[in-house]
Amino acid sequence: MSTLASRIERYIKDLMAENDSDCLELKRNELAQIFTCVPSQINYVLETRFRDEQGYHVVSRRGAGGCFQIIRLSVTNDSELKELITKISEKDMSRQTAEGLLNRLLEEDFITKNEFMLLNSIISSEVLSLAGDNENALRSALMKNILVTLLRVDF
Amino acid sequence: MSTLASRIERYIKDLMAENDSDCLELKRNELAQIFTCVPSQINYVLETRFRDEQGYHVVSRRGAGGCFQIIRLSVTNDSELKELITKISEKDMSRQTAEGLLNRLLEEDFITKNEFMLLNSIISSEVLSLAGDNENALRSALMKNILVTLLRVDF
DNA sequence: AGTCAAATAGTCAGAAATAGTCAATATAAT
DNA sequence: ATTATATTGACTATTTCTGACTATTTGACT
Repeated sequence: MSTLASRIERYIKDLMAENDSDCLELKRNELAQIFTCVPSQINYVLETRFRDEQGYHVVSRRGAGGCFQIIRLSVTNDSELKELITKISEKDMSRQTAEGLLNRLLEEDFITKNEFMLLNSIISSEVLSLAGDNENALRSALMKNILVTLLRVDF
Repeated sequence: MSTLASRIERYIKDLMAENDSDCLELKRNELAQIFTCVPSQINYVLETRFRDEQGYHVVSRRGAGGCFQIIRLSVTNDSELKELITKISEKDMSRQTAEGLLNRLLEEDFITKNEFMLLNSIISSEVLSLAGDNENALRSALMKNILVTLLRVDF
């Protein structure tokens, strides 16, 4: 049971362990070359093995000099938050629900008062309606980003 | 992450830090020579990293003896923040410009590192593209909300 | 003062260098 | 045999970099 995808997964996780870092930066094309496969195979690995719910977060930049980063999320933190991330991923979120969630984060001391106010100015803002029909999907995606950031080890 | 553009950006910012001055005068062609690139690359760097909204202002003179100056704008008090808000309100904002502004707010201690990470996870996120053609207008509006909140609240 | 050459800087379209998406196909597991 | 997982490649998206062309300023020479 050693598929290409699994070997790439192992390679990346070993690299993180070696560096003893919570953040690893790689180039898609280079990785693909190392494993003699198509670049999109790397995306497959990231999508199936490094999802937020699995404790990793991936960000990337295209263009010349582009690359992607894999960030390890904290495991010592509240598992309730992780559950939330999974739930949030599934559906849209109304303004009221988002406000409620932010309030809860404040009450449970996951965020400070100031952070709450800043985030609230965004999440419960009228301007999200610039996204038209996607307003609630956008709000949900933004809330997920917030939770993921709270789970970052270096937060 | 070390593109030519980033290295030139760093070079300029280091120079400013060294001189401990808020104003730096450079020659486009000389800079281009130092980095062995075409002169227009310098314009690219200025346009993407030293915009007014990012806390820098560039002024230039053509002709023999021409050069350009980079002036570091201060965003250290409320009235300057207000000015920024006005400017921002007028136009759309790219992801990179927004990141630059957040960086500046962090540098000037308007926001903490954690606040920076939270806001950055939102403002520079892919998901804003859910707003379609309005992505940059949305980003601009959100940045405005953030600044207004910073003003309103006793941080 | 007027003209022209030289020395700057600016603009913009497109090439180059990345990464992402999606659907078709192949392989493995049940 | 059917379903789940893995692999590939064609097409798309984004960011950076380059070069040809344009604009402005100065200075020297009528």
